[in-house]
Amino acid sequence: MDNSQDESENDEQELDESMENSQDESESDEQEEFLEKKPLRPCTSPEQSPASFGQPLPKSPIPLKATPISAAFPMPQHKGGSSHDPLKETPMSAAFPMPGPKDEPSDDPLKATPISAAFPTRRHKDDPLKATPMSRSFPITRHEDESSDEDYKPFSGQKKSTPLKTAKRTQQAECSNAGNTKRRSIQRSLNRELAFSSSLSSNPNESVEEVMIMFDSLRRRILQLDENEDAGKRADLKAGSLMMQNGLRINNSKIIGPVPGVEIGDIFFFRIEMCIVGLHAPAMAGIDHTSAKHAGKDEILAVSIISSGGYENDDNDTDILVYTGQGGNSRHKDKHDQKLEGGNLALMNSMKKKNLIRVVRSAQDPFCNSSKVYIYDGLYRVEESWTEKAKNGFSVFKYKMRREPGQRDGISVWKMTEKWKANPATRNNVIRADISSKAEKLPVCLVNDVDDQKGPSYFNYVTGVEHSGPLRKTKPLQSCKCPSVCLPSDTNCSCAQLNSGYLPYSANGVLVKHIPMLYECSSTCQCCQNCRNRVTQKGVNLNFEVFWTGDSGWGVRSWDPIRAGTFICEYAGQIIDETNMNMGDEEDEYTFCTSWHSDKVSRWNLGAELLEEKSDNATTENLKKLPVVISAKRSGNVARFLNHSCSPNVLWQPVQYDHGDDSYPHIMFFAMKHIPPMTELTYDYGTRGAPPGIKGKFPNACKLKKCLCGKRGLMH
DNA sequence: GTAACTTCAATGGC
DNA sequence: CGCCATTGAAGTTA
Repeated sequence: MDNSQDESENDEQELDESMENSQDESESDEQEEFLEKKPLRPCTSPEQSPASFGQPLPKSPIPLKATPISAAFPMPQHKGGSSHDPLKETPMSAAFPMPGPKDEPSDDPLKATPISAAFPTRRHKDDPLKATPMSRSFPITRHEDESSDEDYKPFSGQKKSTPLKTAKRTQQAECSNAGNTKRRSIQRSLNRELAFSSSLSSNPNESVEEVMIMFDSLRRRILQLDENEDAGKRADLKAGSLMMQNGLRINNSKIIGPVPGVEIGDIFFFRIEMCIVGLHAPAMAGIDHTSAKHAGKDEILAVSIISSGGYENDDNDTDILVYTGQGGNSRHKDKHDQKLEGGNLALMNSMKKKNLIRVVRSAQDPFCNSSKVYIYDGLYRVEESWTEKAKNGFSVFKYKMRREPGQRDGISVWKMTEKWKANPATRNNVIRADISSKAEKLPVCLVNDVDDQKGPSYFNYVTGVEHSGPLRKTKPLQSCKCPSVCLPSDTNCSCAQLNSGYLPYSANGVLVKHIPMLYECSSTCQCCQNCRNRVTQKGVNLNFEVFWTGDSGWGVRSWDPIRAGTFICEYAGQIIDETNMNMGDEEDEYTFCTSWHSDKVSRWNLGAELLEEKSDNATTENLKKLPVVISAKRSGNVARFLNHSCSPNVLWQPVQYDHGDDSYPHIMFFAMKHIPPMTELTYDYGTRGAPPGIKGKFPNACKLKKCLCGKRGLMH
């Protein structure tokens, strides 16, 4: 792929001044909730420095009306000449305090902070231990983290001082499984202290990733918690609201041009996700624009649009989009002609001013008929506009938009993969159509777009693990008595009980949380094969290709968009005992051994944990190194081609379903985040970053392949 | 097909 | 004008 010119040639980049919500506020919902929170992340983790997650926006308790956001996000693409940009003299809404979630009494207290309203904002002041956000009680320290990414120690003492009442809390939580769910769903709120102290990275890419991961973690967990009650709807909105109310969002101002940390081709599964990363603010409206309040109506400019798909021209010209204006089509009111106001007016103004507008296109989610995927397709400008009669007889605005040249591929990658999926023969540069020789349900294509390298050396394609010796049956196989399928409401399901009381997958099959050991239903369970607790045992469901990366050997990517939590594949191969390895069986680039999980993996659950009433220490913290070692040298599957990255998009999860020896679980890979089609799949081989003492016997065993870090984006 | 829901900007009252 | 509470507009999701 041609590499995208960075967005540096976009003119008119303009950042508003940051609107500031001083992070504090009356988040006091439930004082005692605070007290009982336990820090969920070990403060001592060597790689996790809270300061490195310093929240970019709310740095100071003082409202930063005058601080340009560019200070927080230095933008290289900001052109010098833009100081004459009219936008600069016409401050947009964001420069002024908006009804932010923070100092905002109007924030409906009932929504998330039921008790807070009863207390004046600063009541914690006299008692810093009472869960006062660091930013408030220690403004100076807080300030420090603006400049330093390393100095986090000042916080750790404070953070540690909170688990005062953990015991009581846990107790309380334990009995809450069935009966208290109602209460929980009403009073749900984040553990704010943690939310604050683990705030976001100053690196835009990382903070976008962080917010996205936290959102979906929250969302999956809320879905899981709410599933057996009536409230089990719209977990996306609930998770989104929590994020918003806690200031866990970024690029919180109207930005014209690229949004830091969001790249062309990035995919989203909910509107609210685009809102919390600042790509497109309105929860519903398709046109996002600057505010008229201070600039005047004639000055409002469109900053981004979402094309829901109905009106796209469907020829192959992915550079042109004909977009329909908004309004006039309400289901609740009489239909009428669209008016030249709001978003429609903004687009019209943008046509005159020729400013860049972000375009998000949508597509059908191939794995879920009822939902959409949103693809950020980069910057466009409005070229023409006209009105025409819609089918219902009323007139609508039309805007012809042209994609700015020189950007990396966006929707065109999507269209390409769709074509390949429909007919794999249309894929060029194929070396072998299916290296699995039909062992997988879907063909695994071998391709080389780079040079004439002909393929990896021979191996036997297998879809599972082969045990070289007998397993110790340390416990009986799980066997639940659920009729038909296991359901979250069935508290008697013994498989759910093994997974700390919950079914580990959502109804659509995504992993809710990373857990030390996941028990799927087994052959002795009475439930059927359609039971949702049988995900990985049913095998791979993605259209993979093994491709030549050029300088990092062979890699794996998918033609499908992959939602966070989706099962990717097993690490197949021959199981070797650790002891065998000592004797001669050399570990090589095709050896998998369990290792310390990267910090990113332990953060994967963070949203779910911040949510929780329960200090769930059955998380990554107690993961032990397992003796299982798998060699995929002679036989294996696509997993043997997964490369390492320090910024991985895949994690591994031990899963049990066919035997009782927990030392030798299946190693199953899941998506850590939403992965656009044609993005290389990588996981963190671990080990190297592990604290001393837990490296195990083979400190380098898993580090034999090259690190891809820093070379993000072969295709994407 | 319909109900339930969100954010944000604008507006009106004080 | 500032502050606030309220309202209307926008469409998505299950």
